[in-house]
Amino acid sequence: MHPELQLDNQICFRLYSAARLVTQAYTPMLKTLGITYPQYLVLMVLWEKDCQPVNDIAQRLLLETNTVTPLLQRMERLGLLSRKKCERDKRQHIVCLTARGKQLEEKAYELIPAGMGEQLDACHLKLQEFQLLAQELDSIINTLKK
Amino acid sequence: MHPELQLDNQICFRLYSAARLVTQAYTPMLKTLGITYPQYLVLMVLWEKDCQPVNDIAQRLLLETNTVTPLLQRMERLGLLSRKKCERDKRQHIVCLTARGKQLEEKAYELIPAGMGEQLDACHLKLQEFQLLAQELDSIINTLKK
DNA sequence: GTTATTTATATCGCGTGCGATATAATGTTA
DNA sequence: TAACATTATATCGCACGCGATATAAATAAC
Repeated sequence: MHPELQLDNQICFRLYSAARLVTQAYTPMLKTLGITYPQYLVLMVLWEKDCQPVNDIAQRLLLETNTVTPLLQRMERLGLLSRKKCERDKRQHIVCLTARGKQLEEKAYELIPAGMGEQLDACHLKLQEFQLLAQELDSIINTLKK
Repeated sequence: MHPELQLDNQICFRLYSAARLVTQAYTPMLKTLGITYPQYLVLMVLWEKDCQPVNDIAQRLLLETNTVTPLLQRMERLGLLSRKKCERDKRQHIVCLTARGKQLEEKAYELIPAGMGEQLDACHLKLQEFQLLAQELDSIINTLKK
């Protein structure tokens, strides 16, 4: 019985569980918008800067293109965005929001910050603790992303 | 442009990314053992206490049984565990480690703590910061698990 | 200028996660 | 005890993630 191999001592299991649970907390609100959490991430990237190549979106989300491509294809089918060949470099596909994709920003703004604020308030973490958490996660992320 | 909807302000995106990256950091070592990360979690649960019903394993991992059942089926096919009907309550399936499943504990002990220690050292977080991180994640997990 | 290499994206296969539903065994209740 | 509700597990469908590989376009090397 090695304490290093106990579930309760695993930072990774905590990250894995917390990520799933927080994503689940988003789900009811995202369902109202008709999207999933990874799709919401893509929208956030495009709300920040519209019309980006697949690769830039993937890098921003720290995902591989073989994850992002099918994600974008599903979102295109949902009418949230369009993908067009770039004239300058015909290898690139430029991804732009449709009117419907843009409109979701306001709906998300009405629903999500309030809804998630409530849930995270219930965690009884102070603002300072959330900032610390963010910093610690950033250390891990910046170290482990190649 | 709502700051609440920016990727860089999302604690959830940090959790999502950190969890994926840390899991990826485990992958080379787990590949040596011939298992995946969720399979490793199941093994840790059973190394701690062998022969548990499906439901107990699922609850320990905060997963639904419809995730755990196929996971256990794959692990049974790999020869890591066996599932037997409980005589007392024939609805329950008791999951026990095979010799092979038990042997993996020593191999994991040789490979994983050292390997992960190295990777997490590179994050330049102090022991105290890791403990704080664990506490903050526990607050979130305990609040959001129903 | 043709060949080789790199880059951008896509396709395939498989293992999760999870909502929805099904099935069988146990418990409860009228 | 027959009808109903609950519990334990399984099945199904779909959306990720990601390793491996394929394809086409651009770039570099010769």
